[in-house]
Amino acid sequence: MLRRAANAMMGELAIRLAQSDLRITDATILMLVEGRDDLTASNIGRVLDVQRANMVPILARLEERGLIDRKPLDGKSQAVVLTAQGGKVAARARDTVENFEGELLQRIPAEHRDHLLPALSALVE
Amino acid sequence: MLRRAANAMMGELAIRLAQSDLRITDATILMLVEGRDDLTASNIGRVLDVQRANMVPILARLEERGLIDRKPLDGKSQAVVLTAQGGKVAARARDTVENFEGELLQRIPAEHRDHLLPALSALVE
DNA sequence: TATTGTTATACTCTATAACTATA
DNA sequence: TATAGTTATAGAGTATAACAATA
Repeated sequence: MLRRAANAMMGELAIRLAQSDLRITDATILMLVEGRDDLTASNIGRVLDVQRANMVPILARLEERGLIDRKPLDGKSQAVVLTAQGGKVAARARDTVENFEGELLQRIPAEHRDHLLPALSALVE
Repeated sequence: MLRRAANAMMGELAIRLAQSDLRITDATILMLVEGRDDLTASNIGRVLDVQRANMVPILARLEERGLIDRKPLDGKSQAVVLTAQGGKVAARARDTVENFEGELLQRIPAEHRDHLLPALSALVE
């Protein structure tokens, strides 16, 4: 059920985010760097469970579209930061995701609703 | 959280099933045809959300290992059935999965435990 | 006409190893 | 020594189109 629910929900979310030409990982990255200027590619990869080697094409795509930029932190690290356009897209993505989450919670009978997140959190630890 | 929980749990389950040389999809198929002799490859694919074209290599692998066999249903359809050895492996897989599920539920605080499955079920519908 | 089983193929995602340069 | 960024590559998983044969 966990797998099926996650697959079904991610599928639905993917369709909604596709209207902003974003994949789920893209949207997650944009939302993660929103309002920050100190997160490196390796850093983001660790949070999202994506190997840093696999971050390269993902970030390259976002950079090509003018959504993100790089800001040197020192001689070897660089922060991933949103461009002005990236900020707009990130805000729209956040709206999409939060609306979707709200809808999902509404699908759950009231007596179970508040238990889902705590239960899932306990599993992840 | 839904995605992270599902990924983390499927990862753990994959490690345990690997000790029986099974992937999650393999185990799911074996458990699905356990005690039945009327499920075709297309049939299983629809249940598991796997295109029938992609069922071919999966079933071929299980057949090579002597875990499943084919039983003609009519001139064009054939049922996937367990061999004697397949029955043993299926039973072990079921044990592994059920033990794991029990452990997962134990990780959830008692007050949330009984709400997870109903909440997930509501999401899938 | 629709479905089964199959082949072939392409695309995405992921994992690993290796390399350079810097901390 | 460890880490950042990158390249190259291999393996899964998945999606699509097409075909012959049968329902």
